[in-house]
Amino acid sequence: MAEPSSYDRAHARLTAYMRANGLKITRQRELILQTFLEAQKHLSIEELLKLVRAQDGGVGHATVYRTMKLFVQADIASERHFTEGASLYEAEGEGEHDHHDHLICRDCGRILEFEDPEIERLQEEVARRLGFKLQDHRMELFGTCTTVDCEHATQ
Amino acid sequence: MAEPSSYDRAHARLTAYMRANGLKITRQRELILQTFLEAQKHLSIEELLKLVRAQDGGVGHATVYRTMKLFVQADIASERHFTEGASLYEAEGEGEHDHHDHLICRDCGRILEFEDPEIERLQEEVARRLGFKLQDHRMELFGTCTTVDCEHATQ
DNA sequence: ATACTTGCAAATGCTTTGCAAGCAG
DNA sequence: CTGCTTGCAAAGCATTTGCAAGTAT
Repeated sequence: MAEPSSYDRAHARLTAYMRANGLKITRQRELILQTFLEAQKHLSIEELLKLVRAQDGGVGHATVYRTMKLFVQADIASERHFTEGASLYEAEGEGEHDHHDHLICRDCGRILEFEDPEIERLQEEVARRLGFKLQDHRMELFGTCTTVDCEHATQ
Repeated sequence: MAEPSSYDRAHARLTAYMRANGLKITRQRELILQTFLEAQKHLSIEELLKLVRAQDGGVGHATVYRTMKLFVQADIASERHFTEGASLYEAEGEGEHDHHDHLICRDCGRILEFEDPEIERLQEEVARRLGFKLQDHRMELFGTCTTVDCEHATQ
């Protein structure tokens, strides 16, 4: 059996969400979905808009804003706020256990993802100790990466 | 020997910073410092402005914005972005080891601070494993607190 | 056909900045 | 006195929204 591509999966998720909520699949939404997934990195609305307009110059920025909010609702994307200013969007993975945190290079902007079950366990423990019922968390590590092309990469 | 109050300490820090940078101590800056420290909680510019204006109705909002940025530079306050929208400012503590993270109640808005050396150690380890030199981090836990007055508190 | 969507422009919310008048050192 | 500060208003950003025209179902 053929493996569904990440586009196929996301598209299926979108279709289901649309159907369930009486929404429509439009040319713009298809284009934005495809462009977003192809980029395979964290994108700001501005960057995404530029890529989308390379295919269809008539797309308005409000449409990209609205569509990305929709993708977040449909669990196709998630919104991140690593720095002040513009939000970044990243593609959502599969299962229940796709939670991850981020490591961000202050020199070159590279963003790495990681998971650490031991840290998560300790977070639960801290929350319990302080009388909280933990729902979720946000953790970002900032530093500098030592890759050869650091300083040169745009992201 | 008498214990210096947190106001005294902060004021000394401010004076030193001012002198070192050729800046001036004004009536507004004194008032904002005192008001900020007395509140003893995370404050938005808007909340702080309201408190300040209760003492001196003529203070402009730009002054509060500018002054809080100054306090951050002088290491008297730090700026946090727990949610989208307005930033919150919190008073900075003493020594080198006053780093802490936050636990935020989604029901009542309460903000608790905590430190966990073990988590910090694991963060260092993750960074090293991924080839990063860690500078700092941000970690916020979100959940619900089980205090009796939760849901009723404004913060 | 119906009602959701789009693109535009205008509005929003938070924050910053230009400027003339005021004040600290 | 010098030049840092203030308050006001206007500008700046990222994002949202109202609306008339367009389009998916």
